[in-house]
Amino acid sequence: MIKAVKGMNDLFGKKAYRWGRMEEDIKTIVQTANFTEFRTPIVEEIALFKRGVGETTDVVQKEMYDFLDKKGRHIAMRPEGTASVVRAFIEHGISINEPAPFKLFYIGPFFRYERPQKGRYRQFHQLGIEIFGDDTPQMDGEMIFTACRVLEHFKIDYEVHINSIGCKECRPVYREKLVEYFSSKKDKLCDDCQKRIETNPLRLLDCKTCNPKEKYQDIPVMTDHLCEICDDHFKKLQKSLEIFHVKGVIDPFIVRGLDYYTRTAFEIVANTGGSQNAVAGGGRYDNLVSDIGGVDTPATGFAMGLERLFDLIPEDFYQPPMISAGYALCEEAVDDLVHFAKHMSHHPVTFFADYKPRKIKKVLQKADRSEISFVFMVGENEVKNKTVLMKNMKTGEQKLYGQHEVILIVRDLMKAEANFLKKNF
RNA sequence: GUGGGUAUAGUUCAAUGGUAGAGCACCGGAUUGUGGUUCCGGGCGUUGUGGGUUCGAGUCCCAUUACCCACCCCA
Repeated sequence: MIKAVKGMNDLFGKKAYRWGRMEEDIKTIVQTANFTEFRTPIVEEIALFKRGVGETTDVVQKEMYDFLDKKGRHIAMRPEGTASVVRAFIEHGISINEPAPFKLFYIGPFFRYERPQKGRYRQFHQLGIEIFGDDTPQMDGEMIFTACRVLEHFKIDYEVHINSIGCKECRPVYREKLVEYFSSKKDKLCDDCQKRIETNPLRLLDCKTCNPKEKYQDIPVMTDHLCEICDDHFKKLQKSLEIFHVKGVIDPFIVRGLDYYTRTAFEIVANTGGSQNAVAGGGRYDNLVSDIGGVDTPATGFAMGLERLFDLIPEDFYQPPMISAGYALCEEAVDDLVHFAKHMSHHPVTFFADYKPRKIKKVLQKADRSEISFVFMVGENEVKNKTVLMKNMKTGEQKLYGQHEVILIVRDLMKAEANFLKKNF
């Protein structure tokens, strides 16, 4: 039997309904903050991710879903969104054509070739926002605040960790300090970290094997080594977060796994029940646009894992939709039901017809199990009198309408729906 | 890439090495047009796949694949 590809999931039924509602709510929230939707292709030249995400990162080195196309082009399924968006931003001259700041969001599937586990799949989904052309710390604050707004909407318990990882000027100085510090302790580090001293010493900080945070109290931290400009930026960011009422803790051990970050770096963790508890993460990337060949443009943004977010939303956060259905109680009623279905189709109510004639008992049993709210039935009597019988499955109330009184029916249904559907806005 | 666990009906699970079963779901019925309850009827599934041990394997051994959980890393 053919099954879904490893780490890729089907979505249907109630879960698909809740997922769709979740995406709608997310879009509404970010759109009210003037982020506009941005769609890029699922695949890109692999070179984009190598340059954008960083040649030495795990994402590029071992988690890329890549292949050669029929012309031998080396293509990769996007492992994250920022690189693609930056590519499009440059390609379409958006920095020249659009007034800054340019605020956008994307929502869609991403791919990483990893071993699946709870909260991590080979095809996963992210919400991302990016802001181009603004270097203010307050915009970083709004960016983080926007992530919080989404989580607040879904009543999620979370914690914001923020850090500054400096800029081109001060980070190399700090990096040297770190290398110096850990070189004396080299024999106490794990194999990976011994290599990291050479390749990416910052990553030593969040290694869970060596756990330097716990072992050594005197590790030099970036926040003590920021240059004047970065320090000022970081202080103003904290001030703005206070004003936004974002309860963040400063965590100098936040190091992002992607190479492009400068200054602001943050992560939001939540209690997922599993170990994959980082629900969102991001920061500032002032050098990425120019690194990929665009004009020097400051930028900031985050990505949020939708599978992880989804798992945090209570199952009853969304009420199921109100559905109405029509049934024929005898062969002679089928044509009348077809007419009725045709009339109902002109109105914005969820209605479907089941044309197979059934005994009334079966109809109600079926409707009950399908969680249908209103049942419309046409039988011998209804055909004779040109009527249709409506039954409210919740209250048991019944009402007889003329088959052409669809306007009246729809009005009653919509009235019921207003009480029935708990809107979250 | 590295560990650990699991694999039997659509689904959830049983079956001291000796003929593969149950609940739920699904379909039909219990005399006439009213649901959630009850009762009755309806199941041959290559026991994930391939080998091996044995008179005999769902059960023991080996391999393989898939899923789940964790590590690494990330959202």
